[in-house]
Amino acid sequence: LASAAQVRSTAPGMLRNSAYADAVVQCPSACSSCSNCLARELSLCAAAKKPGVDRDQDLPVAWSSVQTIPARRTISHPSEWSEFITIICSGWATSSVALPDGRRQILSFLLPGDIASFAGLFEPVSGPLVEAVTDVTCRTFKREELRAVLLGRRDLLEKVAETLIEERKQADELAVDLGRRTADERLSRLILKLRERLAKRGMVHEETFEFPLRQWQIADATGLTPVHVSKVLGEFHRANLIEIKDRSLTILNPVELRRIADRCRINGHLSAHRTGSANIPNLT
Amino acid sequence: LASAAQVRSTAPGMLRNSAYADAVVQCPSACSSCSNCLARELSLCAAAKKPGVDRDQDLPVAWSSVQTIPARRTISHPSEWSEFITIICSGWATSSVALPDGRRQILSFLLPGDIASFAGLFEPVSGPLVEAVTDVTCRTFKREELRAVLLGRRDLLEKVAETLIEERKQADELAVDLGRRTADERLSRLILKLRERLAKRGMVHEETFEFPLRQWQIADATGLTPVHVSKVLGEFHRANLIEIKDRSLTILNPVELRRIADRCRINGHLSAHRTGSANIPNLT
DNA sequence: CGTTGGCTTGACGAGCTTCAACTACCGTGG
DNA sequence: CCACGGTAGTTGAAGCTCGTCAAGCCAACG
Repeated sequence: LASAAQVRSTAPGMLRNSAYADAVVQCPSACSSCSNCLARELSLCAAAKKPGVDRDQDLPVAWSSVQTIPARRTISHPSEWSEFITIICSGWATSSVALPDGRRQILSFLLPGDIASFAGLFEPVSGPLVEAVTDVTCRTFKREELRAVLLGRRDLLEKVAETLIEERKQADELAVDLGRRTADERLSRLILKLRERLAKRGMVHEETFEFPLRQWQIADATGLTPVHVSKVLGEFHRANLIEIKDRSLTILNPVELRRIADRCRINGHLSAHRTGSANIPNLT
Repeated sequence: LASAAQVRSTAPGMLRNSAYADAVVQCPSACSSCSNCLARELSLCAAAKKPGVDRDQDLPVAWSSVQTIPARRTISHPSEWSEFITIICSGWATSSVALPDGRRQILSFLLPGDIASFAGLFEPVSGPLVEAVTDVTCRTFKREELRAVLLGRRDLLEKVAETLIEERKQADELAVDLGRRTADERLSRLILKLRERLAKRGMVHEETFEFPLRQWQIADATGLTPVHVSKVLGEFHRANLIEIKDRSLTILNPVELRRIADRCRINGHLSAHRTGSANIPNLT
């Protein structure tokens, strides 16, 4: 019953409780980061025309609506095969996979301008679970229409391919982090990566930015437990590397944090068991 | 010096030691799995026309050559920004990322018909490191030409997008494996996944298939150490789940192996710390 | 004012790594 | 022919990282 209610509550037209904006292609004024938004890149966002580009006709995307999702609610569920593609306008969300026994892995944090589950555009894959971290406003496009538009225009299509490849690169980096890096490295890298992404959106001021994540969400993103996240973050704090207060994070010592993130164990025992084999063959 | 030699030795036209086939678009007879090959899907492979499709003109891909790479040699290196896209025709290869201190993560095993670093098609990213596991024969296409052809034909383009998305899904699954699964699960899943992929190529007979991987390669793919891989694989063997002999693997007990791969710790403590928060909000 | 969610801390233990020793299996070269 | 070195794999002992469990604190909230 619970899951059925979940699915239903996010289907457009079925919303009981959300602030449903007018169904016109128009950027909500709250959307401060349209400059980075994929919708803008793709010229889908009528309110945010690209300055350099002088196409007078807007793209023929008929159906698009803005809606608001409260914090911690499901935005899209893998079991529902939605006919909509969602773009985050404001707020944070997570894209995750849940195993039947409760373990879960967050694949990425979605920030304003990010698209939720681009994969859904082409294949009827059962996508990841998307959940709101904070209150989220987002725009939905009809999948078939968006797909038709994107496939029809070559410049947009290249943009799509680039986005797809960028996402893949991020996924690969995540795999390296989870497979081969320690807890300290994972956490410092997570913080620095979020800083970079937020900086691109102009959301970092003097090394301080909003940080609405709960520690169990950080744990799910880094493959650790909430307890261990607390301990490592506590160490970071005691070492005056970072400060977390009132849901915002300040990087006090960027240099040292970076050093931890990129640490190479100089006397690296890890490499010992294969250094020989990796280099020699190509010399013959 | 060593790495410079590496890079050079794989650049087409610079090969000193490989069996360089004629530079005609023609599938080498050794390529037993063209039926699964992306080149065939994309109608690039002149020797393997799709049965249902009756296009008489072949695609205008001018430059394509077949070459042979000995086992354990580098096929493409991230530091070289190659102007070629490679497709594996026969043999196994790895796609991996190496950290400066020697740690390394294998992102995927490339089997016959797989493309090496599709990402290179669009963005000048520094791709992953591709290395031959066994002797490998592969075909290379000129990047710019391939790109032009693919972007120009809508049906091919959709195929490309689908491939990109499938790859991404694999990357996500890898992240879940590395972040949230135990050694037993990772190893059993790796074996089963390889079985599936090989089965699609008709390379599995009575649950037996070629398995040329060294244990340190398995370790790099699963985020473990070679020592631990040996121990777990030893357990699998002692439990009569699998048998590895002469570089080929037999799954003796597929049911039990599958059970390990999908194990859900029934009394799942892992889920305790968040079951409450995950479900309740959407009921309000 | 109790409850709930979030965070911290400490004790303990499991899972995996590290190190080392030993076997086996090549292909090479004396 | 055997010695030799390099690669693979196995096994056991010790140790570290991180997970598990439990207790307690605090703030928000009904």
